[in-house]
Order: sequence, then structure tokens, then C-alpha cells
Amino acid sequence: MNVRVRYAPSPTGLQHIGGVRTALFNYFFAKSQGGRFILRIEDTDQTRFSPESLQDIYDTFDWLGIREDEGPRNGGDFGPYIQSERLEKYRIAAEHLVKEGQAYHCFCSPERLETVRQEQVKAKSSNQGYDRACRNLSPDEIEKKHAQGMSSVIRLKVPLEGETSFSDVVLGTVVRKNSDVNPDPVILKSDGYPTYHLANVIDDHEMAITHIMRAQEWIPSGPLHVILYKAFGWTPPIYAHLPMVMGSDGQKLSKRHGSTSLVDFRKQGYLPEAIINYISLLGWSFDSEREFFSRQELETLFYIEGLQKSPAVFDYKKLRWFNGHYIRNLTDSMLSVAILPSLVDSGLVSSTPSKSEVEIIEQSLPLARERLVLLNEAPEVIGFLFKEELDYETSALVPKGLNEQQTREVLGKIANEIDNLLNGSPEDAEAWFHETAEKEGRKLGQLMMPARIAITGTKASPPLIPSIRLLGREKSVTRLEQAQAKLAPIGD
RNA sequence: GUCUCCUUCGUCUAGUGGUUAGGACACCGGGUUUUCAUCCCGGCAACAGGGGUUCGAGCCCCCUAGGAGAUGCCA
Repeated sequence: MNVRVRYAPSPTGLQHIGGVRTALFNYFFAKSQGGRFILRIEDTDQTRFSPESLQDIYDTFDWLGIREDEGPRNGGDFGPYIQSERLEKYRIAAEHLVKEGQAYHCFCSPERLETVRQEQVKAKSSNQGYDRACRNLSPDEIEKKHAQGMSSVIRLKVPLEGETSFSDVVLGTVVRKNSDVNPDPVILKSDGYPTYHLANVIDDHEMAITHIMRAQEWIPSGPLHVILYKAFGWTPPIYAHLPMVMGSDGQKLSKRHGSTSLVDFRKQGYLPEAIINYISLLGWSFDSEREFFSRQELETLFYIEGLQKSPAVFDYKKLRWFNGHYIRNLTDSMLSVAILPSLVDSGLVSSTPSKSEVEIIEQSLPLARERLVLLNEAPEVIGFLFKEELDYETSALVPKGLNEQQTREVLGKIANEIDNLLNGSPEDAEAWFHETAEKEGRKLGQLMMPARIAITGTKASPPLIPSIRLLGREKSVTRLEQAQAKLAPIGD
């Protein structure tokens, strides 16, 4: 079979975890099967459409490194790929169904519908939904209402009896009584636009889609769509309903739980590699051992049987862990490119970095790499290399067991030693600290910590000696002196 | 309210009638280490409950409970 799958987002908001996972799974399935991945824009809700959302879809794809084989950007033989450009097809199809007696015009006002709905809820009625008031309007009545200029929608005539089933790759066969299917949903709105149900069925058929992979929230619509396919005399594609992505409280993942949009993750310094790897493991697994997958590997390894039935909880901590892992795997040049924006944004480095800035960044990479979980943390990890002024509490300088004066002496001693610390080997420098500590009956930390605070401004920092070397003689001495000045003067 | 789907460690999962129920994150402890990290080692921790079927059930069937989703002129 020539696999053709699609991702069909509606441009009404930013791309989020759930949607992206659907896109990825479709993409991976297509690639692994040698099939085609189609991007279709479902902009049938004119009130919620936004151009930024459309752009965000493309940006997200680009950032993740996935590319559609067919879509609005690169065309294809089945276009147009934007539903608002296919209006005529839907209208004709809907009218065709009306003519065939499989759909009908409905003149109910939104207000009436709302009243009906409220009454049903209040009465805890067992069948909620449209009451099919217009289902059996006579041709005369319909004509009369049209003549009066009443606007109408077209509703699908869902069979009152019997049942409808579809086969699903992950769920098996799903059967539903027709009486339980959404009672006569609108397929063509009064503004002439189709609803999702109509547009998606027509497009999937016309675009020769072979498999529909979408989230499980669509299961209830499955039978409805099958009824639509039958009404047109078409064969439905194969379904694969993906388990939903939940928040930590078991509810559908939403902003309440934290960041969900891909731009957010991107801004926070997540790598696309980490996102792809982690997201792919939400509701899918390869085997019991393997957990690292590149995009390229997934393009061949993905298999539909690895799909899970039960919902998956999105675990921010595990995503972070993946991100740290991928950061550690970055080459120096990739890492320096990756952290530059955060350094620029925080004002530490000029937007067109000077040669010396670039040099410092590059040399700091070995120190930064294993301390970063998010790219955005770069400023706090290596920011001291670029700052003019350090900001810390004087009390932080003083280690346990020493008073201010002793601390000042320690700092002075280190300042005096600076040339040797810089010129000798790092091992020699380290040895000096050990020897000095021993000679003076002090703990190593009592020498290192004051210096660390003085040099980096924080007690959690990259290793001291390399940090001093990176900072350079002049700044190091200055900082050690500034630190001494902060402490109580001699004779105090 | 009705319908549908789901149910293995806290989380993601492996498991397809016979396993000490495996791995990963998180957490806890230890080691390496100048702090923080990284890295290494170890530990804690699960088959929702109840009935069957079977010589034998996490795996098959039924019921119960719990969770989620749908129920729009939104997708």
C-alpha cells in the first residue's frame, strides 16, 4: 500500500505538545513506510483563525526538522491544501447529500439550540444533542423558509437504527449504535463553511489518505465519519487513535500544567532533539531497553504496533533530563551557537559578539556543558566571565570556621599567588591549594569557597582554577581585591 | 445524564499462559570530586478490586470501581 497520512491542524493557536506528537507520529509512520506526509490546514472556523498560528505551524516544523511532502508551502497533486480554498467542494458535496436525502436543511436558531441544550442538561436527559426538529420538514416548508430569507445549515441525517463500526489499528474494532452517534451534526454552516466532519472526510478521501492517526478524543466522531463516507459511497481509511497526553493530574494536558506550546519550550532552551525524543515516547515505545532516538532513526524505526492504548502523563522532569543529555552530546561549535542567544538576551554578550567574547564562550564550553539542563541557564553558569560587577552578599565570602579577617587573609594569599596559579599547570595550582590548606591547618573549602565567591559570585560554579584562568589575571586580581575590600578592615 | 475509551512501580514503559515482573525518569543512599553538576554503584517502588477459564494467570472471559474523552454553526 502506498501510505499517505496527514497532519491537519487548525490555525487557531500555537502548536502544542499534543498536536506536535500527532504530527510526528504521522510523519514517522509515513517515512518508515516510504509513504507521503501531507500537511493540510483546517481553517474552517473563520472566527478563530489567526495568521500567526499558521506561521507557527511552519516554524514548528522547521525547528523540529520535519518537512511535509505535500502542503500549502510546497504544493502537491491533491491541492489546494488549505480548506478555505476548497469551499466549493464542500458546498457541492453537502448539497449532493441533501438531494440524496442523506442530509437536510435546518433553520433552528442558535438561541433555540441553546435552550434545547440547557433543558436537556437540566432534565439529565439520556439523549443530549440536537433534537432533530428540522429533520422531517416538508419541501414546501423548506422552500417557504428560504423564501423568507431564513438562514440555514445543513445537517447529516444520522441513521436512527443499526450500528456503525470502524477498525482501528490500536483499538481493534470500534462499534457504536447509530442511536448513540451525535444526532445529526451540522456539516455545512450558515456562513457556507463546512464543519470539521464534512471537510475532513471529503479531503481525506480526495487526498487519498490511507491512514488517519489522530488523538483519542476523536473516537466518538469515528462512527460519524464512517457514516459520512458511506453516504458518499466511499471507503473509509484505516484509523489509528493515539492515546491522549495528560497533565500530572490526569486531565488533558493544558497550560495549567506548565508550558505546552513549542515556542515556549524553544524559548526556554529546549533542544528539538530532546523534544522529539521525549515526545515520541509518549504513547509509543520501541522495546524494553532503548530510549534514545534521533529524528532520523525514528524515520525508519517507527512502527505502528508500538502504539499504546492508555493515556500518557507528560513528565517535565524527564524532558529536562533528555535535554541535559542532548546538550552534553552537542559539539563545541553547536553548543556555542545554541547558547549564544541566551547570552545576548541577558545582555552579557553583544549582539554581534566580539572576537574575545567568542573566544571566552568557546573556552567556557567544557565547563558549561555538563552543568546545563536548559540552554537558557548559560547566563547563570558562565555569566561571571562577562560581567563587570559581581553581585553577592559579603557574608557569602566567609566560610564556616573563619572570621572576616581570616577570610581576607586567605583572599590576599590567593591574590598574591595568582601568577603561579595562572602560569603553572592546573595540577600545580590545585596542589598549591592543598598544600596551603594543610600548612595553615585549614580545610580546602575554607580557601576555595571565598575565592569561588570572589571570582564567580556564587557558591555553585564551574571549577575554580579553570574559572580563574578563563577570567584572566587582571579581572581575577581585581575581584579578589574587591572581595577583600568588602570584608572588615584590618584591626577591626 | 448518556455514550465511548482506558487501568503494570509516583511518571514513561517492557511483558503477549510458566519471569526473582525488566528498563528509564523522579526520589533516597553511597562513590569520584575544590562547590554545583557530570559520571559510576546501590536502594525504594507496580500487575485497581472481585469472580471465573486453566495444572498454571499481569497476559483470556465477566463484573465492580476508578480515570479520561465526547456529547458545539470548535477542531
